[in-house]
Amino acid sequence: MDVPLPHLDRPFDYLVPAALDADARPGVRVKVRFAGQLVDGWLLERVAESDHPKLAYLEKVVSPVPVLSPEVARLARAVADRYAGSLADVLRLAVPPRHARAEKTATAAEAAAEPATGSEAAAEPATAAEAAAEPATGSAPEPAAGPVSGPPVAAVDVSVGEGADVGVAGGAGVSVDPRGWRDYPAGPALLRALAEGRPARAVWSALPGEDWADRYADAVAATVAGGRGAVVVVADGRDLDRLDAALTAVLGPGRHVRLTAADGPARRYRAFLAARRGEAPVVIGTRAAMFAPVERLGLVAVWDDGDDLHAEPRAPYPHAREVLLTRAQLTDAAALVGGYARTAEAQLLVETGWAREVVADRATVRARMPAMAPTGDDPQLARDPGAASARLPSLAWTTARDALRADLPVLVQVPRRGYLPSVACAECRAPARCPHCAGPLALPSAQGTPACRWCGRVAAAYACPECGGRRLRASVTGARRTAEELGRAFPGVPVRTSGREEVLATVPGGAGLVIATPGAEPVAEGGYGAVLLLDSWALLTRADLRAGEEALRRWLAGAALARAGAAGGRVVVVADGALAPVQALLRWDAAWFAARELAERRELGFPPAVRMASVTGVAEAVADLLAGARLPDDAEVLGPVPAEEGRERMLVRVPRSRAGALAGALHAAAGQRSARKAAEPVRLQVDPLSLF
DNA sequence: ATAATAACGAGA
DNA sequence: CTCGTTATTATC
Repeated sequence: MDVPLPHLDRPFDYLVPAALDADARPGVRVKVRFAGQLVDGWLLERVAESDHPKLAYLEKVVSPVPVLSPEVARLARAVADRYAGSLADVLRLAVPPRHARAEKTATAAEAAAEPATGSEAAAEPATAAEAAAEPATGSAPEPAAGPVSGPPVAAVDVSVGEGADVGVAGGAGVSVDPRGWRDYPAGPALLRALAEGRPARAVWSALPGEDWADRYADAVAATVAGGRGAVVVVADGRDLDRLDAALTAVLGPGRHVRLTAADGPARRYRAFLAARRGEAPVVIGTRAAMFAPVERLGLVAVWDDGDDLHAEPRAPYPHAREVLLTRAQLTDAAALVGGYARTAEAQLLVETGWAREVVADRATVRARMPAMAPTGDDPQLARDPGAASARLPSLAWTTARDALRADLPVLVQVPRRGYLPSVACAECRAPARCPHCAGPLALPSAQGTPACRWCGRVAAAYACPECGGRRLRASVTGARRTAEELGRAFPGVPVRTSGREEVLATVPGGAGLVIATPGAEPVAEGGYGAVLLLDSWALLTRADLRAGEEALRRWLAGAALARAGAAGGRVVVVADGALAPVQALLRWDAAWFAARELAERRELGFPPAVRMASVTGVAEAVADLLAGARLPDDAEVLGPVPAEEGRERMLVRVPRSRAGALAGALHAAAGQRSARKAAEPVRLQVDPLSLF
């Protein structure tokens, strides 16, 4: 039933009139009379009889195309259960809005080829179950009950030696070339498992300079060679284009479809239908593709799972990584979670034994790494005229200068505009400059103390050098402005910017400055000679559980584009080298940092070591819901924590083993409220991305 | 929203 | 105890 009310989150039975018998197949959209009005619904199952005494008739089959596959229906139920949401909400995310014209053009070909089966069906009392789906036992990828325990399901061996050959199990003589996966000791075995159709689960830490899209294409190709399909989810359109190109190169055209809302409703629906019909074995896309129908699913993969674009902003707020892992578990598909960085969640998969890590050995990492250096306090600054005019710490400036002299491109990673407001004098509007290095001052938050964006020093007692004013106001400095300033410091060098408005995919190999915001860094032909990471302080001082993880993720993504140290690649991070995320960057050791991060979250009782849910709404509504919820015994209710104006937010924390019970209790409590028509809305979020 | 159903209270 | 009215609850 396509109504989001939690108390109606269950199947309803309807009679199928004879005229609709042929079309009324599981997976079609239907219209039914419900509580007097016509509502949309999904036909989930045809059954012979119903417990319900008086059934109404199905009103209409909206379209005979069974857009909802049984596998996706099951997945959607599991996702709804995991996130304390309704099936209808998940299905809205899983099946794109119907586009009649797209459907028509796609069906025309089929209709010509295969005449419709003239069904002679009678008015049997066959019933259409309207949202059948067993109350799925346990939401899937709970890797284990406790923090660390054995694998619940045999985690398939991706880390045993490479040895031998293929053609043992299901792969029937399929041989795959591991190509770049040879750089990782467990890589070839992973590809072999994929080709043989075994449900290997891997957490992959990509080497610096790695062409991740090529590696994903290899993994997908191995899966396809083994006769199975794959779903790959990436964070944004740029990553999607890159993967698209890599897949076309490896698989040839027509073997995969891309599914992304950015392509517009018609194209999106056409792509969806193509996938549903099994016209291509592979679907790639941004997060909505996590639900894409694929036949004989053999692999689910997500790249850069730390990117917050993987979190769906609509109820019930599922995360692509979690949905895909649930899916892998439900369908016995392999799973690949990869990135230059590693999230605490991925680390948990490794530590519980649910997945195996696929990492290169230290010698290989060292050989591929650019030369890394932190620069914080910089006594050289004042004495170096070049640096002073560039308003950069001198190490950053000399590193950039040297790379440009060697005719190599330089990447400068700066904060997103608006992400961090710069400040100016409230009296005379002169931009506030760091008294020490003349970098721009910025405010981490409305009440925070301004600090320098380049050297990180806090400017507590700022006085405007122009007018002596002591009050500051926020202004905005974007990448473009930064580009102008840096361009002046290196006259004659071409400057390009890549950010929100315009994202560059690639830049040529010669000398040039590239100013990019995190996530928009173009790939340079041959790699960058230097990468400067300037927004360290802004990233690290954010009051967020994931601040360190996020900073490292962005740095690694930028640094991964540099040439290897032996080929002249250098990275300068303007941050204190003693900080853990900086350490992890300098050593290129995302696994170390993730383990540390996870250990810390265990200690503090934060996700993913525990399961958290948040309840947001006006105070009475939140209290009402929590009062009505039969929470697990060991649940802790925390808060309130700040929320939007007039709202309050409470957190509920349970051990991971109680995750299912928590979601169930909250969903049931929301059901009670909606049943008695409580007016004030309450938002439930399981695993909310930010906790404070 | 609307219909069934349960709960309730007044009068037989 | 029954009927009529009103709150409650389910909605195939």
